[in-house]
Amino acid sequence: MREKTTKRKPAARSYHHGDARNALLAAAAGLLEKVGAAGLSLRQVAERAGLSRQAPYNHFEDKEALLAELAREGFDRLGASLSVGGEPQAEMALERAADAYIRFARQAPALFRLMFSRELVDLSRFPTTARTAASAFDKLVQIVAAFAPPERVKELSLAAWSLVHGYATLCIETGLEGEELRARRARLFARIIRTDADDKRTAKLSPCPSVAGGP
Amino acid sequence: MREKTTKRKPAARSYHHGDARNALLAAAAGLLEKVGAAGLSLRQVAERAGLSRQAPYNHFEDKEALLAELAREGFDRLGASLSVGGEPQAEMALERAADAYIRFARQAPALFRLMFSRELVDLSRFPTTARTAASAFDKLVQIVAAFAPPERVKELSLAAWSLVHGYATLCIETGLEGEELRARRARLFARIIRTDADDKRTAKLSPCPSVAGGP
DNA sequence: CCCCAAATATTGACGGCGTCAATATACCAG
DNA sequence: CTGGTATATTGACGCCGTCAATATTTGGGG
Repeated sequence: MREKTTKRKPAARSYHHGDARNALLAAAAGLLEKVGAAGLSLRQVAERAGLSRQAPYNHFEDKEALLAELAREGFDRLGASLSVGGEPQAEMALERAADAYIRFARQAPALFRLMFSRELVDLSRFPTTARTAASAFDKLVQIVAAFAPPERVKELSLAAWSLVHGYATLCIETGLEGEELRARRARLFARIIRTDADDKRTAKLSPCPSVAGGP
Repeated sequence: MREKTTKRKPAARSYHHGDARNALLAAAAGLLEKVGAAGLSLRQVAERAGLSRQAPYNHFEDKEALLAELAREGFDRLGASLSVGGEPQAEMALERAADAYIRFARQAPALFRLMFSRELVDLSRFPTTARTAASAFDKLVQIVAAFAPPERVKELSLAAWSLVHGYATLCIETGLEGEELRARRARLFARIIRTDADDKRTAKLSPCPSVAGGP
């Protein structure tokens, strides 16, 4: 049913106003931070986009598919924010990435939750979103690889990700700390990872296997 | 219409069968891991407890209140698991706490999500649950205080919590790693925190203010 | 140019949800 | 026994996701 004997749409744009899909995504993104991912309803999204109740089903298989697309955009933005600027000194790269990660979660907490909520969107159904997520994580791995001994890159990037993700999550979910501590925490976390990477005692330990493939 | 004029079990406390509240909580806890916190409906809970659809409202103000009570029980169990056994050597305490934390999240992922999901239960509405959560976190602070210099206890316990919480969250939300790596990761995380606590370079830094009150 | 198959859009309907209102029942104090 | 109160049930409302049927728009081939 996808393509037949003839050519398809003139590519870029769609039939009517061509905009429906983007209008729905924009409406959903706007509503998301107001009502939360759980409270977001397709009917509100459609109305806000000026379309009928059933319009989302012309462009997305179901509600979860629309949420998955929002999540994909989120991972795209997050990944981009982790690698801004060159890498003048690998020194600061980790700290800046941590800061960007925390900032992202604070600026769009509902989107951040959505991106990491298996109950709301099961990434095994949406490989494109899953790949975008993996690519964002890979940015972090590269940053760690710039200073860590090769055999410790996996566990150290795992620890770095856990540390920053845990802090961001706890901040938005429990109100743990205020935004004003973001820079300080980013510095602390980066230093913790660096300190462990430089530690001589641990160098000879951990033959440690793999991190195994993500989602 | 259930049964008529005969008497009920006098039971412990309440009037009819006295057990309705606990039956509802048990039913909810059982369903939680099957359908997830978002998918859990009060109507299913009531039916599973053998009660009418409206029964939950006799014992809980609304759905969120029932979820908050489930979360409280969860924080109670989590807190208890963090302080099992004496503290023979503060050496192992952090590693064992990390292991217990990860194990908890893996054994009851839906409950774990619920406990840390502001969208599902807003702890500012439920101070009892909030206090139980704070008490669990305090266990971690005490463990860190056993080996860290006093002026670094706050930031190091914050880092330890973030590290372990982030790892546990990523595991259950993204299928990052399998259960078989739990013990190894707990050791890694404990070592990272200890290494930073022992690091001489960082000792003179960080005049660092407070962590500020939790939720 | 016109008309048609396909893509897109809308309305109706169904079952499930949380929760309010009204009602019925069981318990204990007096 | 009686009355008041805590508990339990049923009915109703509006919102939800989604299926089915229908209407409308579109671009391309006669």
